[in-house]
Amino acid sequence: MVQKENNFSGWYSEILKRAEILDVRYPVKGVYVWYPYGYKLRNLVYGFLRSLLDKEHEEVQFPLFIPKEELMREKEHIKGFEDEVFWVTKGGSTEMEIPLALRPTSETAIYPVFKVWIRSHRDLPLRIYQIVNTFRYETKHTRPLIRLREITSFKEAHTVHATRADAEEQVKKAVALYKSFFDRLAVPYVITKRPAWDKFPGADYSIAFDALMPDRRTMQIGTIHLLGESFAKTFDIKYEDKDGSLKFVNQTCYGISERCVAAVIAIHGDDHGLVLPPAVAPIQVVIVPIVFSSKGKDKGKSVEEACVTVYEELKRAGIRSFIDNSAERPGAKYYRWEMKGVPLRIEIGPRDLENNSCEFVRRDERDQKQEKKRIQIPFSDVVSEATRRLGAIQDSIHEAAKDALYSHIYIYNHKSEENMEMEMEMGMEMEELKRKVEDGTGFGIVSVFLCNSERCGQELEDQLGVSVLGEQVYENATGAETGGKKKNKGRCVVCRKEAKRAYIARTY
RNA sequence: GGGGUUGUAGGGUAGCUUGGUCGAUCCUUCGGCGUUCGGGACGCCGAGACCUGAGUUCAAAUCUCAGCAACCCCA
Repeated sequence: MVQKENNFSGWYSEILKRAEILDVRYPVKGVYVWYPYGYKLRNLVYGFLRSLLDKEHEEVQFPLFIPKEELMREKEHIKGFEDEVFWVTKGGSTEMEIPLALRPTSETAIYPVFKVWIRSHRDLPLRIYQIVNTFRYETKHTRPLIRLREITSFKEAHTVHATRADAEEQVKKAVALYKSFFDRLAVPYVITKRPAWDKFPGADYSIAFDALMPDRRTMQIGTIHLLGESFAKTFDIKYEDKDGSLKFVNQTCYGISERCVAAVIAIHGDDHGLVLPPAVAPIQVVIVPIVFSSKGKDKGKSVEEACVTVYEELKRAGIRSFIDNSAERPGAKYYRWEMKGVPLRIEIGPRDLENNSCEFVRRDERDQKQEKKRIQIPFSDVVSEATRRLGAIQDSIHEAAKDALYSHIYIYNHKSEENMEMEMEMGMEMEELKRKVEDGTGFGIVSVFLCNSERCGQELEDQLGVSVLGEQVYENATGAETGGKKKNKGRCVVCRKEAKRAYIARTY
């Protein structure tokens, strides 16, 4: 097994294969095959996302094809996507009169239909979502689950409101929804408002969730866009208000892709394989019978019976469990299920039967000799103890992941007001910032003062080889930060004008 | 966007510089049989590969070109 610490990208591709998440051997660039185990994980993750959305949204499905004219209607929008659209231009051997785009995202598929659906203020708010595949002709390096030509699991929600205030309210709700989603995955995040030059094409503004990957780059794992009236104007989506006047609707949209699965894998996994949060682990408890033993084969049958009893009890309690009855030796089984990230293992052998107990082993714990701690649990307490420990594992890996994020956020402050001019003259700030964002310094995300201008943003991006994530919003999302005492007023590190704080990081 | 490296059984590799010894190495995997079994068991038997296409040549895994694919670095 490749080590995670120094070779994340090697570790990542190896684990996808060995834990049977994705098969990368499909002979087309940027598209991959979900293995059964990986797909179960995906379905549990998306099942939870669905349950969150279903409270206030309705699931729909729109077509994959988008006619050329519709896709081209929103000028700013298409400018953001035109280089990465796949086109269907032939039906059989006949050239098509109207080329069809494979959706890169579905605004232009959905909004012409919204125009038909929405007539009165009574039709609002309208909130729908779909989980579909989308296509982007990526020319740079594709990466499984992270940069794909076919995104297989794009959850996109689209909402329509009477007023801008309602739409902004929806943005807040979406942020709250995404928070509960990523909290459940035990994936910590920073939430920022993307700089104006980096917003979703056609949006008024974009809010983004970023996670910190083990190589100290951030990965965008969710976005929320306030579209305002721009698409409404393009697609002529109007409603009749109470007073009889016709008004343009206000819209939002927000999306999450299988990058959320990549984040779970990358953030929690270790050198022994996956570590899955119990909430989404396809198998939460694996039971390993120690069937044959020096103590005699006659015990074999009662061991099996004990395993089945435990399994039935766990199952009745709603815990996803599995008995590994295969012919392999116990050690081989331990390695396999550790690779697959099963949170809790229960071993039952003849020795345990004599004590009327079994042994629990947590996936997320290992002592200093890298050996697993075994805990004796009486048969009578199996369900309650398993439930309790699964909860503890969920919390514990979440805390560990939060620590990993917070300890890699560096709050940069000007040394002092007096010396600031001089420091800037000498380029000292840039030098220090460079060190902070580079590999090996221990920091991934740096908070600096940066003004809103695109020029300063680009300048900083070019000099440091980073991206500007944007101003942190919904502050409570990330809790405590380390790395320095935070001043809230300062001057832009590039142009020295008054500026707010912004996060910068190297990104995926 | 620019540059580089690579492609040999399901996975990982040797062979390529200097074309012929390749009827292609080793590990793993897979199938059969037997002995085993509290942290990756062992023995025996068997299965499985030169990315695709064109070219050079008496002869190509090996050299050339193109395509496809993967990885890495820079912007």
